[in-house]
Amino acid sequence: MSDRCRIPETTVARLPVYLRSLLRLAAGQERIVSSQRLAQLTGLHSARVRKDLAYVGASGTRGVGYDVAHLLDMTGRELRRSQETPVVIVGMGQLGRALAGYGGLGSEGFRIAALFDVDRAKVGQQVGAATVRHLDELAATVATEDCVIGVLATPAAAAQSAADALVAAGVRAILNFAPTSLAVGCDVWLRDVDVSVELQILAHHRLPTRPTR
Amino acid sequence: MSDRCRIPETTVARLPVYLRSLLRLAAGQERIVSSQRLAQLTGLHSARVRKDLAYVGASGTRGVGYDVAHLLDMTGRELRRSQETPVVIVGMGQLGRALAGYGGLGSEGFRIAALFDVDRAKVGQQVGAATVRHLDELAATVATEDCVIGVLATPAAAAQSAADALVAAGVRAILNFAPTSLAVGCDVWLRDVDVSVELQILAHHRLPTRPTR
DNA sequence: TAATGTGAAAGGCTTCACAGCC
DNA sequence: GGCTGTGAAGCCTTTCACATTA
Repeated sequence: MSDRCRIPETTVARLPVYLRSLLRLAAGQERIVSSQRLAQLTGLHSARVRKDLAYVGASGTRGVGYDVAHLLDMTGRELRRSQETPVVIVGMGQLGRALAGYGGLGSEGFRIAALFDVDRAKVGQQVGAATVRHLDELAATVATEDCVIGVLATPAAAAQSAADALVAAGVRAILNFAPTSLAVGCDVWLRDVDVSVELQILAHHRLPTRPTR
Repeated sequence: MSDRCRIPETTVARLPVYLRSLLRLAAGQERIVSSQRLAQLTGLHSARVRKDLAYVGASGTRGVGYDVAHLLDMTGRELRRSQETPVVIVGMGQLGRALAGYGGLGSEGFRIAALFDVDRAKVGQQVGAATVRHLDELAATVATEDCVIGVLATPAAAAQSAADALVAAGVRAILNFAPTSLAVGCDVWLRDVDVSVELQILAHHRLPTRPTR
């Protein structure tokens, strides 16, 4: 399939999941994998796997399967995995600190370039490998480090203005952990992660409720 | 719309988002809201909002809008908000501790019923308002507290067996923070949250990459 | 007049099914 | 025989557009 065609967002969202499984296969010395097996590992349908892999330009061998290293190369390339991606985190509450200290990011090709908060009491503190700076320094840092991704971990009330600051500074993608819906321009990619929202969705699926009292 | 009809999963996933906006409107003393305004607050289309609200049995007044308190009642009911939902967390690493200490859950109708880990060194530690117990006690606790939701915050390698333990104990819904794809029966609801996955998705959207080297 | 409620159209995603190839 | 690659069918979701009603 041509490199020129646009990859659907649904496919993009599954690529990191394939990548995870592929890394495990590679770690287990498995060199060949079928769409069937990859489907089983990821909980998807095998036809879906084949279509997704075609989108990233990967090709397999009929009757055999796909080369694991080749798939790692193609999916990793699509996810810009070869270049280290600098990330800034805004909001140094409990969640922000946990994210700043999360070791998983480094191994996945991300680097925490800087941490920010508006609370002067927190500015200067060391969290993980970085020092907390004041939000006023955001624009300068984003420019210097060429950050395109910002993580929002502020309280809900501060999230929109922090998002605006990130966008004004040049960030083009925001991962929002604040429990609020953000308004951003359509040229900014936004993804939301909210633990309460996830739990509420699951709570809806509780078995038919016993009568309340 | 009849109570009997099944609400699509996509609609269920948006209900918590409406709920958030409705709580803010109510806090601001706004008693009436149009689908247009709710759409603006949530970043959705107004027709979508009206269809979703119809699914939960809410009704508005033509020419006027919806009653905020009524919407809060209907969406909250659908999300089982009136009953406190006990939740257990498995895995007391950095993320598990952050989740255990996250105050937002209590205000949303959830209660952390118990914390678990397999590491004997962590068992007995106090984290937030709860004491860490050994995973062996999971089944007994889930039964006693009638927990239907489990949160997984273990390392990837331990996640599947922990998930199996949760399901065996009677948990019917799992929120998985471990960076791995879990296999669970189709009678168990599963949602995944992975920071690395989210960042990788955003990384894909970086502007056309400058040539590498 | 202003906004709901909802069929119908449009668009997108998933699954099927099978030709093609190793 | 087995697995990829992909058109076609089916399903689901979103959006449009407008009749309807306070």
